[in-house]
Amino acid sequence: MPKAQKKDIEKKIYEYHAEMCKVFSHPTRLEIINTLRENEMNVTELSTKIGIDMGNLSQHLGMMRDRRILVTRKKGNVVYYRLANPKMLNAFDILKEILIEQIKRDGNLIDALEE
Amino acid sequence: MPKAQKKDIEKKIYEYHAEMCKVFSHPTRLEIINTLRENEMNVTELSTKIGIDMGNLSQHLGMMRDRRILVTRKKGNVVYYRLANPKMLNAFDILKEILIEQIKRDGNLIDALEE
DNA sequence: TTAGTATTTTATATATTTATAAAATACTAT
DNA sequence: ATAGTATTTTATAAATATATAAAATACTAA
Repeated sequence: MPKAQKKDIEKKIYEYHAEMCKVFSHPTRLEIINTLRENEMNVTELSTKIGIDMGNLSQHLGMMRDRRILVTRKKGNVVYYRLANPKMLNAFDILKEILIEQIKRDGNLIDALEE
Repeated sequence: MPKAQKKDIEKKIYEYHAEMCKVFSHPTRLEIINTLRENEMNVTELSTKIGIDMGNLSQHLGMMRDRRILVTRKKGNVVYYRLANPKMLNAFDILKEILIEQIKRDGNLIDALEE
């Protein structure tokens, strides 16, 4: 394969990778992932548990489903969401660990982000 | 600790967690992380390697440093960047694996994202 | 000091993401 | 069919992120 083309593909992979990682870049979506850690849950339950209105929640769920991070099951008019791939929790947990270490080591992290 | 206060702290953690994960949500920043996988590199080298102008690169590097994802070492007027915590590569790699699996299993992922 | 190189910062216009509110769809039960 | 519940979609305004270009800073070497 020509070198230039290989580079294009690499760039495309970085784009899709980033697109997937956007799922992790919003607190509500992280809370959704963490809430679905072991059990599936329907939209109304999620809405109550997380404390967010259903319209907004449904937008977040929709973008997570588009990226194949969540999958659904429908029973009657109730839609149940669950994690598509539990491996994701490993990434979630590693990043959270790093964060907790940073906070412990360096309380100023919070200040650095809040300026 | 009162229940309400505990919930506030949890919410705060989700916010910082998301704030950190924003580092992963841009293709250039993923390329920076992957480029610094084993060696540190200075800004001019990174700029050439990734193919991005230095002003923009420096903005990305700055936000990554704010979040303690990268650390720097200065020698003369050259600034070398490296990963603050190699553990991050584990999260990076897990997420990339999930992405590659998805692409293999379901070529339509790309279509779903490109609409 | 002056000139030159490396990096960062700032200003700004554009693009993207988000929350909110309202409307639409999908299904169930009567 | 009608009413009721669950979920999704749409429109829109506000907030945030981004690329670009220009200016500022930091350091080196003559």
